[in-house]
Amino acid sequence: MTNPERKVWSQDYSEWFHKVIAEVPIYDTRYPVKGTGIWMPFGYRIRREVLRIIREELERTGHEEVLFPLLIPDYLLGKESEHIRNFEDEVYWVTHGGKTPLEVKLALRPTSETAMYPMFKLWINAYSDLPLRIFQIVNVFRYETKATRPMIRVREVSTFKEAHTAHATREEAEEQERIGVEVYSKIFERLKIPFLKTIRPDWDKFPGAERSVAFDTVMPDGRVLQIGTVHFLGQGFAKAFDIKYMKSDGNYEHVWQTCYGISERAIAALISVHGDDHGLVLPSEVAPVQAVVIPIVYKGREEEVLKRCKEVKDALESSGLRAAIDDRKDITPGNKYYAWEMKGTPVRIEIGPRDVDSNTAVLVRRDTLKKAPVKMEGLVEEVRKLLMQIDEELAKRSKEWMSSKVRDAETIEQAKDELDARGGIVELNWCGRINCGEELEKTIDARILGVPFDKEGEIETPLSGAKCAGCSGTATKRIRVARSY
RNA sequence: GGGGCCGUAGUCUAGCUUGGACCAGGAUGCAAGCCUGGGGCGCUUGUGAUCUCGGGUUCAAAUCCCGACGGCCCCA
Repeated sequence: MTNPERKVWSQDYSEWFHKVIAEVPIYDTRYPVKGTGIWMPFGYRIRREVLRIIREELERTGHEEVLFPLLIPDYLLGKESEHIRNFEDEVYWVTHGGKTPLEVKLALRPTSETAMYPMFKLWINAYSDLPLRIFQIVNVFRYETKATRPMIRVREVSTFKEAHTAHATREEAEEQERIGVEVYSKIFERLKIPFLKTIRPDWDKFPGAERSVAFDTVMPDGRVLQIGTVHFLGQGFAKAFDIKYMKSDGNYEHVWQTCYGISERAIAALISVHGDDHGLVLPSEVAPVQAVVIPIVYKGREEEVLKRCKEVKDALESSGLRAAIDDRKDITPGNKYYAWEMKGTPVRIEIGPRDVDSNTAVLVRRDTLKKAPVKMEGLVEEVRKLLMQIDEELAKRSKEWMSSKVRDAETIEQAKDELDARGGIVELNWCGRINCGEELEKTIDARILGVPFDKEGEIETPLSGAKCAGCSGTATKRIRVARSY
């Protein structure tokens, strides 16, 4: 069998996603609190590998992991006015200790700026305390009023990686912003998730930030999912929380800050971007099982086949690969194929009496389902080679998929037609006026994602002589428009 | 913020409009056995639902009404 279809995957993505997370199983949505879910063992292992990558890339670039409390007193949460204005309608409050009303209400963190920055004030005194780079991986709570969706819009974000940095100068903080963007790029590249970096428009920035750079990917149904953000905070929070350091001349200055976050949405994207109608397809780095051995057992030859399978599994493991053997007796091989394909296992190794006789095994790759016989000698090397090929193919395939979903448009009618037909992201010229932007969003029935952040170090793309697709005025920016989650 | 749809075994679903012959039918799953075994085989038997919860109408409620909780959609 070859060429697994992507029919359900693309035509009924929502159903596909629910089915996959339930059947693998990855995430159980049946817990009776709206917008929450349970990470099941196999899903948890995927999550753990993803977090390993995130930790590696952050630690490699000088970020240290910490852990802050879940509870934030109301007077801290309200300190930065713009920040609180945007969050106050979706905060969960702890108002009682037992039956006693609390004098100070406590919020379940919707994000941790207001928990961390009072401590930054205590930790940062002098130039020598900077830069400060920390991160934590925690759960955060947001009382979402829109319909929730497993992993994509939840009330308890169970996997929220937030990094926070403080610097002596604007330049250093801006440099950190670039580093944050690079770190995230590296993380998504390792996950083989294609993305576009976009500077969000002013009205869609992180509350309290000067600038927000977002990572967006395109889901199978053509809708855009934001999978990560990097924020340049300027001195807004530093002033609100009075975070100052003493300069060499003895004067004090407020620090310059950045923060950036990734949530389990990245895992939702990982699952969605690579999958097909047989279920998950995982890059080798995050696959809980990288190669599974399936014995093809015939009566009278069970033992020699199983023995060979065991040898292969041991050889794979001792070379550092995550391997498993499926020696369940009560189900047929075909059944096992489907089960391990659903789990996204990159390589399957079939070994039956024929293979024992000829000293071979059959390798099957998950992405294409193509089978190939290999000799026992050098089998481990062949598996490794195949894993690399699969990873390359996944990166290539997902990138091509994404590029096919990003197109140019001259007019808003054209933009609307493109989004109606294929979804994805449309780029067009814009004058930069907010009124025009609102009108444009309404007409196209889509969101302005913002301006590209794709060219090295370039913050906005200036235009000359071009016309705004919305009002025909002079265009000043190239913007991306999409229907998003 | 406004409007709408939905909730039946682990999962998907029939039944609801027109209340009664439904102590709720099917598929899938799960368990046992036989048969098989290089792509979900087949057969037999078994298992599993106080019809989301609470209240109301009625001689009678899965079915009608109200509320809560949960799931989903559309508009702003």
